[in-house]
Amino acid sequence: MDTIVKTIHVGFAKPFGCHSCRMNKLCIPLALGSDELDKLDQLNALVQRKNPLQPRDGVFFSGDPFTSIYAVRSGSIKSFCIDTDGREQVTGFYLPGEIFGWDGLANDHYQNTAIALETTSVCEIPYDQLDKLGSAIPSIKKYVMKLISHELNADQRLIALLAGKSAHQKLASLLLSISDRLVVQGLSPRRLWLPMSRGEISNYLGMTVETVSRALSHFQRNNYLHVNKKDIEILDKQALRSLLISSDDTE
Amino acid sequence: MDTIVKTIHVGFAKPFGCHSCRMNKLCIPLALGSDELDKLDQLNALVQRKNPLQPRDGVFFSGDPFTSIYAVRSGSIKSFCIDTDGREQVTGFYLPGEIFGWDGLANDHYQNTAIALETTSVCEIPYDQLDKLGSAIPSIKKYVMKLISHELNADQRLIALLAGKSAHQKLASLLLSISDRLVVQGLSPRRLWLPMSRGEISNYLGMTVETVSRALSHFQRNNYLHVNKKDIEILDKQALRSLLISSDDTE
DNA sequence: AAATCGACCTGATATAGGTCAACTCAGGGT
DNA sequence: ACCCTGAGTTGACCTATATCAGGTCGATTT
Repeated sequence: MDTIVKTIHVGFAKPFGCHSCRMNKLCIPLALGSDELDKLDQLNALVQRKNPLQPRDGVFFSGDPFTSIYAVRSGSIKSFCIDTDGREQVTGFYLPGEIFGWDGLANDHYQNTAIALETTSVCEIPYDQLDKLGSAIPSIKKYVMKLISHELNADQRLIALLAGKSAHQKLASLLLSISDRLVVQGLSPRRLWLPMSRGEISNYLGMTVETVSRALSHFQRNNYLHVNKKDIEILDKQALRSLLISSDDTE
Repeated sequence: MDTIVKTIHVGFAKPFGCHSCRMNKLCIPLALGSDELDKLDQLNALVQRKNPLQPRDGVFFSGDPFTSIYAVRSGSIKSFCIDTDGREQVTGFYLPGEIFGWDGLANDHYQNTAIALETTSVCEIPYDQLDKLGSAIPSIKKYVMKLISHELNADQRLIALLAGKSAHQKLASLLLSISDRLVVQGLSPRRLWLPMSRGEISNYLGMTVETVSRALSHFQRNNYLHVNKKDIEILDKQALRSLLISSDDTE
């Protein structure tokens, strides 16, 4: 079944390659320099577009052998690990154009599990092939390093958030981060749809669902946001930003 | 050995190269395979041993252009960043044999500042040279990727700690981590000297100095530890471990 | 040796956020 | 139409940890 899907994929022409991908300005091709088309073709050749995933479908699971990194084409992904006491810890949310799966590099097995939050399609990029391409094309190699390092920086931002910020600050920070990432996709920075549940948000931010819910209500009361379930409209971005720069959390 | 002759021949007087380094089983040379000596020589040629650092001396500062990664030879390093509201956030402690500085890769500038916690010596490994060596020797390249990815995993462990654990659990986890890392160095897992202050511990773990202090006292009262300032003796490692696996924090 | 200083510890009190419980609401299945 | 279930919200209460305010100790200066 799974194999059938695969063979169909390999056999088909690729009508929707990197050339036509909405996300190709965000994804790997950013590394391209002068001889763009040529490189894009090479990339295109190694990227495998996968069947759309349904909500809760997994891309890879903790313990699976590491083979590939993945790019979100549409939809969204959450990654999480199970820590020492069996608790699930969400380690990241990935939106279209973003790349995930690097954590498997350390010991050839994924540490995290990655699942779709909604109907999602991803591109698989086999790591050994990417690596080979990187050896041939320095700009690709450099870009790969930047992608990993970017992930490191994201983790460190999260660490600073978790270690030092109040519940309101954490939530504001997440909302602003998502908003910024929507802008990169060319979407509105004001209207956002949260693909994850309150529970997933609270887990990611190290707090409880109730606190997330109350913080959202609080922001709504203060006209920072309009909240309708997972639909958020940012009414006063400056107010949210100022929560982060001053440690003043009042009002 | 003849290697020393070789390095002298090249023009550098390196009487204490990677060959003789106590940490060479932990550091980059781990990547070495069959033709070890040859590779070690190449590594040795690019590693620059620096003058010993005094406490508080910086290795690199946030904003400096990224040039190199560093290995701790002796002593210890803390890295920290300044977040949006100007607060310092400790992002890592590095012990002998450990490698730091990867965070600069993302945008060619270090995000963190790295300073010595005590009298410390580090080796500088220029990244572009390491990269070249990686291109020539696949096992080196692979090992470099593993090192970065290891850093990613460490950050994710910290995220899980910060997001989900109590003060006692966080502190126990740090102590056990340091203990484990001492073992790797071939030192006793029971006696440990904390090179960082209570304030640095508390900042790293997202809590206050007072809570760190009380937690240490608590562990001492329960005979998990014997605490004498920065000198810690682990009396009941199993008790500390069990704090982490069950969410039961009582007693 | 008196004074100063910084790191650390401890006790009393305050509070942010956790816990528990009740409720609403939107699907989905029968 | 009905119940069920799970997600989200809200309120009342509680507790882990922050905050504030003294302390001790050891090193350094005078």
